[in-house]
Amino acid sequence: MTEKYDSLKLKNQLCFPLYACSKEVVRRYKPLLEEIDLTYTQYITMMVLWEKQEMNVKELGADLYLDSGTLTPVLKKLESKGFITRKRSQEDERNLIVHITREGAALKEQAAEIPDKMGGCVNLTSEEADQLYQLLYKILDRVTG
Amino acid sequence: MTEKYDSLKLKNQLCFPLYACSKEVVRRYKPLLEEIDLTYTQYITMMVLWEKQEMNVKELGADLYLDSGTLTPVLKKLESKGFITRKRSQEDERNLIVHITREGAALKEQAAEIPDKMGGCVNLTSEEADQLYQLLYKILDRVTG
DNA sequence: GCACATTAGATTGTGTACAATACAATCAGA
DNA sequence: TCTGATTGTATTGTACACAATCTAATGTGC
Repeated sequence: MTEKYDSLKLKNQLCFPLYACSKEVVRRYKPLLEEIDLTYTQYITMMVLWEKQEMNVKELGADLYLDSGTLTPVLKKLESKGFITRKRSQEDERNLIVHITREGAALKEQAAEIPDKMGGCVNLTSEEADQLYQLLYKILDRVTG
Repeated sequence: MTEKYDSLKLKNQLCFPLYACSKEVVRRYKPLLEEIDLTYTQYITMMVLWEKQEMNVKELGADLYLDSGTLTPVLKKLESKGFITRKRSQEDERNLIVHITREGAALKEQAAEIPDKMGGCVNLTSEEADQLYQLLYKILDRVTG
């Protein structure tokens, strides 16, 4: 009973639940992130900088799958909040070095409880979560490779 | 060797690949959708209307996980392109009835090949795709329930 | 050295997302 | 039947996303 237009039904699409799920999960983060004055995009940016205190915009963009058009205003915002500094590199003035500040680093302490709080709101077993993780990265590797 | 801040690493997050994957997949749609003059949001809106020619904004929003703040400009755009009409209901003037036009319905023909073209760009087996689908809807059911 | 290509960020323009608010239409209870 | 609550959509304000373009700095071949 397969019809010509079956693949155009929302229910038969893989991209739609991916899109909807991403939005809904990000929305769940919002109240938790408000407590530390970060948006979701600012949060993942800080996550990268908590691991590596200093990077340029291009490296950040590669890690986050974001371009300068998105990152520039995000980084300016984080700078205005005092969580990072932005400075041109001495060796190559084209590079803008993003460096985490003491306040930015201190934020990690408060952020540490967020992943746990969020984990509870996704009703997957750890096996399912792992499966999902593997599948998503399999797509990401292909799509961006 | 688990450390206090491990869960804050981007690599250990489930939300991040979800977010990144969604964006990258939507981006892959862009060139295909441009051929029929639709954005991704407009495309999923049309998908709903290809199945059910007439609905109000609230029903559309429930299907698409979008609110009126997002849908209103999208629907006005689709109207200006001639793919839908927007009319207040006679019975209850609060309801805005979105109806697909002949041009909008005709677009389905051209859109029919898009899912196939996209399927090839995600390198999952049909079993994996099905697994992913199930996992995403399991989260969606919980998150929105 | 110098023209030309390349590179890294910033800017611009369009289009979402969504919380909060506004507002008109309808409903519901005393 | 009046009044206050509810409902459905629109508007406003903030924050992304990303393509396209711009600009300044650097690299390169000759």
